[in-house]
Amino acid sequence: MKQTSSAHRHSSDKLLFLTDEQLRSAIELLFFAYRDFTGDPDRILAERGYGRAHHRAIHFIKHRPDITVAGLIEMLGVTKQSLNRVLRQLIDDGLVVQKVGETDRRQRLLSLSEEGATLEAQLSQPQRDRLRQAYTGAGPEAVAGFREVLHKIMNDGTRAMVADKPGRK
Amino acid sequence: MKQTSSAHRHSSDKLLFLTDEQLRSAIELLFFAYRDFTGDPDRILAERGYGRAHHRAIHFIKHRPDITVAGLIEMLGVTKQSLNRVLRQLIDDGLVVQKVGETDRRQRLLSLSEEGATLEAQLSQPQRDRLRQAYTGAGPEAVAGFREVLHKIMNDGTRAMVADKPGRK
DNA sequence: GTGGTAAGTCAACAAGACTGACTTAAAGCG
DNA sequence: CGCTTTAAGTCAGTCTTGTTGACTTACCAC
Repeated sequence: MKQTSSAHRHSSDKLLFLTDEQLRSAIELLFFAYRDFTGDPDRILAERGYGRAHHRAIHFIKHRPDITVAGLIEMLGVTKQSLNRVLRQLIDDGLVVQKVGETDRRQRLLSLSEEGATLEAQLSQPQRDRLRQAYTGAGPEAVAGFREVLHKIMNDGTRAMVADKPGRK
Repeated sequence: MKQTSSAHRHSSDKLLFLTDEQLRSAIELLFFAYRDFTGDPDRILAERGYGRAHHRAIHFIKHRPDITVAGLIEMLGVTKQSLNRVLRQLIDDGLVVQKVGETDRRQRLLSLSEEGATLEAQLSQPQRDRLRQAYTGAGPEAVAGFREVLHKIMNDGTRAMVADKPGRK
């Protein structure tokens, strides 16, 4: 039922190597890698009483300064009420600052305070270290493949949200 | 253009592409890809009143039949109490069956009932479809890179948990 | 000036994680 | 044989993060 154990199938047969085994191990690969990847910042966040939701908000505000609340909601894929609780804390704690929109004064443009930027750096550092190590060990070709497959796993609508300069396809 | 000796690029070009930009976009790539990847099964689960935790349990029980409760707890990285609630439901609903261990009768060996296997197939199908499409579009070299980088992102201790036949490093 | 939009809030609820304490049954060991 | 440890299961309480639904305030646009 599930054999097709391609011992040394060569790289060019695109169909044969898509065994159930291969596909299933990819599911686990994503699960474990994602879990470990988020584990380090989770620990730092827990010390300050924050959770992963805070990290996500901080990340996107950092890298898309002056994003609107609606924009952030769309990026994160959560409801206004869900974001609000987290955002409220970050604003009250002085990590995120709001600015009234220039062209549309209903908007609240979000950015990090200096303190917020400090926390962002602390949170992303273990992730950047982890990626740098993985990238360096795997080499440029592998990295290109990694990025390309992740791109293709996403929904079409999501793809545009990644801040990414695709050097090639 | 593409020589297969990707493993021996050395430090010169390895440093250049590890910009903050590259590393940051990888963080987002993982976030968005993981979110979309789990989105399809999440919708199916919601219809039956289950959540992602049920899916994870079902996945590992499917692919590691006769796993013990302690084994499953270790794979998932959750506490006994957290797993118990989910497992209790699955057993009560007849999707998971328990069997007393042969060598150690304290153990409860877990496996899927026929109905459980049916649900597992329904849940993993959209994920397999998604992966098959991404893999086919990206090509074998990209897939190898994807897998290698994910492997290297994981903690050392985690790596052994992936049911994976690494064709190469 | 009316209708729609951006943001914010209140309330209630659920999933899924946690800690801590405790029981039961079986294994392992001296 | 007893004592201790281990595997599983449970009860109770807490926390984070998500959800719906209803509603307000301020502002934009026609």
